[in-house]
Amino acid sequence: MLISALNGGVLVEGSDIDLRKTFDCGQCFRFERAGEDAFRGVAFGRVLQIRVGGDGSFFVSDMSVSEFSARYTAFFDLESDYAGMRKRLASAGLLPEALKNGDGIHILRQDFWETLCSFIIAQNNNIPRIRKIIGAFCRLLGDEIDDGVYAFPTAEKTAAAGSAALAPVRAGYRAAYIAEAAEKAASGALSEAALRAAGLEEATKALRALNGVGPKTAACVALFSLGYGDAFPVDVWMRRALRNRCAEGFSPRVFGSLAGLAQQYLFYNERYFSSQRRSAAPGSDPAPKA
DNA sequence: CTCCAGGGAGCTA
DNA sequence: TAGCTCCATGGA
Repeated sequence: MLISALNGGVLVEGSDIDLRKTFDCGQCFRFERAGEDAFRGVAFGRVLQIRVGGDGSFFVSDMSVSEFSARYTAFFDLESDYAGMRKRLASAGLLPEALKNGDGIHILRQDFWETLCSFIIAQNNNIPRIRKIIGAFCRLLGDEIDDGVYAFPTAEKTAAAGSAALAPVRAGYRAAYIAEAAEKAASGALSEAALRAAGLEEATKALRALNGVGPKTAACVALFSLGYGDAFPVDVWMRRALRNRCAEGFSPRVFGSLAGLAQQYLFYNERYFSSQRRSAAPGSDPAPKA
């Protein structure tokens, strides 16, 4: 993989990441298509305008190589050996069709507070509406970092606003959960560094101490932001996949530290390639019609 | 109208 | 531990 400066932006060549799948496998909610082979989104307080080229290359506008290397190499998880991980998952017996269909998915390393807040919002909700609520939340309390583009609100500002102020976001009963999580994150009672150091089991326990955070949300935060590759979020799609396509007595433990990646493959396969799926995703959905 | 959505809290037995 | 019901909201 090669990262170089080009026309005021950053050109990444020789990566195995498939951005379309990566942005659309349910792990992040703030990236969208911006025309053919282009995406726009916000991560770590920064607008990312991306054009996808051939041969695993993509171009990020208006960014220096040093900024990209400092933050976004990790965000896109560009340095992990996905080919090797896929081999290990295949040997461990992961459903071949899920492995095949999910080729190119990377697990993003997202901001801790944003991930926690986003997956609190996600509970008992569907993906289009999760995106809508998060968008409204960002417009309400986030800094405008470009014309009509808003950063994810900080925990401090969210805590200061309080749950009643979140009403226009239409998050329903989740508003109180958001406000409480914001207070704990802002006050330092909930420390990202401590959670990273604690190990998955203890981190999960600490996250679940928050009102509105159960096993699934805690697993998502652990996997998508804290770097616990062995976390395995189980949601309705995963139950469906486990019921329909996995052997009796299946346990994600067989995938060890790659359980989270296995989960993403199974999720993506079940949601977009299952003939038993209930409905296709909405029109903006960049996923293939299989 | 009912059912569902990348669930979780609170209660019961 | 397992199995309920309810929780705001909006789309199908």
